[in-house]
Amino acid sequence: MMFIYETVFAQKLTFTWLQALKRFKPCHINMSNTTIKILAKELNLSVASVSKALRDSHEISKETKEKVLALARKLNYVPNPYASSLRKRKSKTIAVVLPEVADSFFSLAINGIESVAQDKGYHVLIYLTHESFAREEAILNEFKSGRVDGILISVSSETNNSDHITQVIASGKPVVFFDRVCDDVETAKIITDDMESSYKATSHLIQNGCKNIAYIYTSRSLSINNKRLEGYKKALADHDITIQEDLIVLCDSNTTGNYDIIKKLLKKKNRPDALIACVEKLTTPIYLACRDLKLSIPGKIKVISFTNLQAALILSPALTTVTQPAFEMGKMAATVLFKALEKKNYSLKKETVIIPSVLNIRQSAT
Amino acid sequence: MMFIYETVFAQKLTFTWLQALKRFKPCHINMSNTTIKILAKELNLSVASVSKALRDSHEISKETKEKVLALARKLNYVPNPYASSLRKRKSKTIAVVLPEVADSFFSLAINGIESVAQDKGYHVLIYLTHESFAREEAILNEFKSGRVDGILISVSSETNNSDHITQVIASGKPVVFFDRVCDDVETAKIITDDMESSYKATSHLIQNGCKNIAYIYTSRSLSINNKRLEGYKKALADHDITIQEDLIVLCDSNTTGNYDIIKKLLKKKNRPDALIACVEKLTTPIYLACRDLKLSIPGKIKVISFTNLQAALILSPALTTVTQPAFEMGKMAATVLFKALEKKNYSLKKETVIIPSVLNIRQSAT
DNA sequence: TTGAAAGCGCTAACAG
DNA sequence: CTGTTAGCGCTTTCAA
Repeated sequence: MMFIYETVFAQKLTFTWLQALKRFKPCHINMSNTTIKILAKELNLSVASVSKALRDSHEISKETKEKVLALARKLNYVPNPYASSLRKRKSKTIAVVLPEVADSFFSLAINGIESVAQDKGYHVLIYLTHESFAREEAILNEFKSGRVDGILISVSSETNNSDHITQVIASGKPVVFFDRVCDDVETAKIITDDMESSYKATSHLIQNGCKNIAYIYTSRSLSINNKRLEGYKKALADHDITIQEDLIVLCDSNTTGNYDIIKKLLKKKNRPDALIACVEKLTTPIYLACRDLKLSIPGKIKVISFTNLQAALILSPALTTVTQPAFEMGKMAATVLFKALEKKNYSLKKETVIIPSVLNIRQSAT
Repeated sequence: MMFIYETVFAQKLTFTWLQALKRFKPCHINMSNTTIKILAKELNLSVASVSKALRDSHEISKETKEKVLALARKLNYVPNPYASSLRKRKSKTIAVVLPEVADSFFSLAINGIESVAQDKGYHVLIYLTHESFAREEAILNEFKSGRVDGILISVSSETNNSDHITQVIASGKPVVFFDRVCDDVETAKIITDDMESSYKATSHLIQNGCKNIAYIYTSRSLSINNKRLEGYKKALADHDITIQEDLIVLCDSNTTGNYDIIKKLLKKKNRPDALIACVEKLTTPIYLACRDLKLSIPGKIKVISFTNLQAALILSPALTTVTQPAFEMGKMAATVLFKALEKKNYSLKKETVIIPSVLNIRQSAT
């Protein structure tokens, strides 16, 4: 027959085939899940032996192991993780605490984290603070229980006190910071070279003739912002350019207001001839404000953003970015956490890993 | 003194202040967490009474409740979730299974899901399939245990068999699909109007004079792709345009190859005068290929993408998009799941919610 | 209003 | 090699 390649029919064929399959291989799943006890009774063994057989213990004969495994498969046995967690006092799960996820940095970081967690057979709980300190505290407080074995965190922009974190560490849970760290907490930190990359970005603008470089940021307390600000200031100083405090502008985390703030900045009498956005989400309002004020990029004003957006390549004009090693940072953070989880007495105190960012020079700052 | 406003010094002052604070409010946290037993012993009560007091049971006197709560706070008691899960046979956690997270749709959806989960006091486990069916199967299989109370899933692009999902449902766990569904599974589905929005997008191109409209997609088995394809075909048919099968191009999920595939498409003798990308990640290779082939958008070729990228506004030229209600879909999916979790005997079978997408017409298709 | 006891499902000593 | 026993921390009858 000819029509079997036609999409709709092909689909229909697949479905009937599936249904036929099911008739021969009926669903054995029962609402009440199989437990070790059931397996034990069925095989006339003790629960202990079954438990050991399932974990492939050396003190169980090959034959019983096979019998157990066979029945387990047949009855679709899946161990109850909470019973085992309760007993073993470890949960095989880690928590990832993030300000938000609608940001390419954090998305990529999650990918990195999840990839190593899946490798290690760990589960990943995700918590979003939405940049709220109160939520962060509430979330962290929960971790004093045994819900997770370790925590990966990038703090909220409101966070300027770290008691909630030191408390969790004191309760015996390893904590690894990534990207947004608390400087005063002694634990592993996976960061990028914020100061240096900001210095490079600023210097690049200066070398391309900019004198009035504005720096736009979103949080006074975030250490990464301060380090980037420091790099910016140092670059200006090193090139004998006076720092103009009114060109260092705080935006809010709320996106809608930023357009107006930036527009106002661009209407100043000492109008900046360059902008450095230290956060991804400032990019869109910047481009829009420049367009609406008919300030051509890079002609009238040059722009550099800290962002991991792939679309930077196809913006109008292509955006010069400081790209953070997001995936690698996530991966490294998880790797370091697992080191602490697997090796006893492994100290995270001195672990600080710096993975450099990359300055991608494109049209917007040329 | 004048220097207290200088950043570095201000920071140092903060630190010593914090340290001073700690000296007065020392950390009471002990490595061995407080349990109900400890509280009971300390107060000369039974564990049962303490448990009830903590859950604010009516059968406990006001005074004992207060005593218990006071001590619990003092000793920083946090209940062990796994003990309670084991006993109550519910975990207060849900699973979110996604193909990936580096896509603005899924990022936004997670935000929606997490916001309602946090409201309900639930925890969110995240799992990425990386578009692999085998991983999806392995992940779903785990859910037959009590690890989660319910599942939210957007299937991988490889998924063309749904046994792993029906098995989980058969094991008693509610499952809600969002966006990428399995049509043959009878459970709640939160989707958007893929067919209609694709129809609208295609019609828009036709109305703007396009005759050779190419459709680019990434998976043959995904129902959303098929529905979008259907909308595309229907629009062509309704406008008496012949469907050219060689303008319907399958890309791979791997990003690097797509640039070449698109370039090849754009070099055909019947070169398309418009492209519809049914996946966000195809946008960048399309723009790059057009740029490199000196095909101006929208002059020589018009482009529409299915994407939630905010940066669509500032691309060169601004991108016409079909924007899915990502946040709302995530939120709705979670809401429906919690309905099933909270109400007994609530059937998900008939729950299908369609939230329409929006066609944002911009320069790239004008 | 409080307490004793049983047990969720699994693991880990320790015996046999 | 296999089984017995004793919990992990919490909830929930049922009895006092």
